[in-house]
Amino acid sequence: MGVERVAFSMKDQPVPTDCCSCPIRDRAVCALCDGEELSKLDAIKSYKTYAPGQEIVGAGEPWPYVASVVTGVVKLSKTLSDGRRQMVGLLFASDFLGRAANRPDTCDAIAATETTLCRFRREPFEALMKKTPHLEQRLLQITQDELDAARAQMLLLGRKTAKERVASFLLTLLRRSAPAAFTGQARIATIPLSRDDISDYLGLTIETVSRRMTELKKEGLIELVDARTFRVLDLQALEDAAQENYSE
Amino acid sequence: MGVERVAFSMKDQPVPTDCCSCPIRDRAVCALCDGEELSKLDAIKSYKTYAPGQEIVGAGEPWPYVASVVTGVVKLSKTLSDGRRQMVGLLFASDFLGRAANRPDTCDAIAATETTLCRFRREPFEALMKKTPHLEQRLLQITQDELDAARAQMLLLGRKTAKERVASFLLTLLRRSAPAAFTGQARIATIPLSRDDISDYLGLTIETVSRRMTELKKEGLIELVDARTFRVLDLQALEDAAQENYSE
DNA sequence: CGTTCGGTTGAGTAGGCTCAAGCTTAGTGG
DNA sequence: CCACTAAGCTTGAGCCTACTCAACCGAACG
Repeated sequence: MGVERVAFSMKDQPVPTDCCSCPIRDRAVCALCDGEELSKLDAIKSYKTYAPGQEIVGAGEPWPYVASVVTGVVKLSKTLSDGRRQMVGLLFASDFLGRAANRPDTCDAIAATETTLCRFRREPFEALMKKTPHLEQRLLQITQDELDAARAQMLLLGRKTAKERVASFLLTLLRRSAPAAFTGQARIATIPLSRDDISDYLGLTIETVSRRMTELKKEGLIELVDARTFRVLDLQALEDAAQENYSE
Repeated sequence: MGVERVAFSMKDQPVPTDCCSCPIRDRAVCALCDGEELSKLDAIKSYKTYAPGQEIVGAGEPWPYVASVVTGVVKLSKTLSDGRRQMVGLLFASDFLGRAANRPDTCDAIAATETTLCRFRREPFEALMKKTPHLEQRLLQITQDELDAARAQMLLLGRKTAKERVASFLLTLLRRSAPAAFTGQARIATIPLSRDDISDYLGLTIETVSRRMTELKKEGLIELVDARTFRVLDLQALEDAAQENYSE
């Protein structure tokens, strides 16, 4: 898995990025901020890169930051005392990590891929938020979007079959990690999660994920380039299989 | 079902409540507002009472309001094209209904019990929110709390057994609809939902809900006063059965 | 060449679903 | 006052989907 490279990327050194050239400038929590507000944020921010599998913050632990995901994918999961796990959120570039309120989150946050965060120290961030409606407005939008996503996932977890869940997951990936591919011809995307992670996300076991993935392949809806890359061959059929054709 | 009484309560006449004597004044979206802000809200608000089972707003429909639940319980549910339903939220007194952004919600909102809403016209509410940080702050807190609740429910739907789901549900009711009963001696609460609604909420069938409820009764954890009222006989055992003992 | 890890495939099991019948309660009308 | 009905709930029997346990495969690595 390239331990050497991983160790290197874990170094806690600032990534040379300023806000103007930031890839998530238009969508992150700072999206509505003007130049002056940005410079105040700049004063309390720091970048940090995490290796795949590295814990960002554990459930219930205090964390003196909030953060935007700049690149990479972050898993949010909950665990029962006997070890059963359920992923309750999957954060992509521009998504926000951490509660503004001081209440500790009851989720683990773990980097799924190599991930760079733009972290803000919590206390000054909260103080700044009170004085900066732009910041609060955008955070409210982001939180509402996450609530929508959580509710869509509740429908999946409560009512969809294994095959529908896997198909839905692939569509989510296509939309979120490669928006261009969704409408374009390519319709190819990488899966930023292991089978283990996928089963945590979908409320299934790795065996069931594997079986249903193979089934979608055999039916000609998708092609598995390798275990971590897929191409959609029949988008309409995949949407049907996912029960995500909101035509009616 | 008392159709006569229902028809009466459905009349669209203002409930004689002013903000000062409002039962949810300290927790609703207006909780942080001062007197002047309240009077601005007062100018755009109207009360409306819904009968049990009455639709407040359908999935995807536009709704020219946002609202606080004053009394009663509101179900938020999603439906697949073949009829499978999943409840994705259960709103009690002081909870907030409707997105501040104009994006239509993809959930039905249906009154579970007789419910009174304090509605604000959407457009002036949004305008007011931009000028009133108190409003936006409180709405952010409320939205984050709902996101937490949604994530807890995702763990339930993805990983808990039927018995654990039912036990968790009863504990939620105890906490949310009768907070006093949770710590006090009574530990008795009414169930504001039919078995059908409960099964929608827990991602189960009504038969499974009924069976597991009976099981909890036979094991002496709860007593069913009637189908809509229960008393907790062994709180510790119920928390264990729900896998909600966060001791470790 | 052996080991390990992530993924796939196979056989058998079990928990929740389906279909069906029975029970309880409230409301209705003779 | 007592059938009769209807709706909500409970109970029972059998089935099916996803889980468990186990073996196997292939690539990466030492």
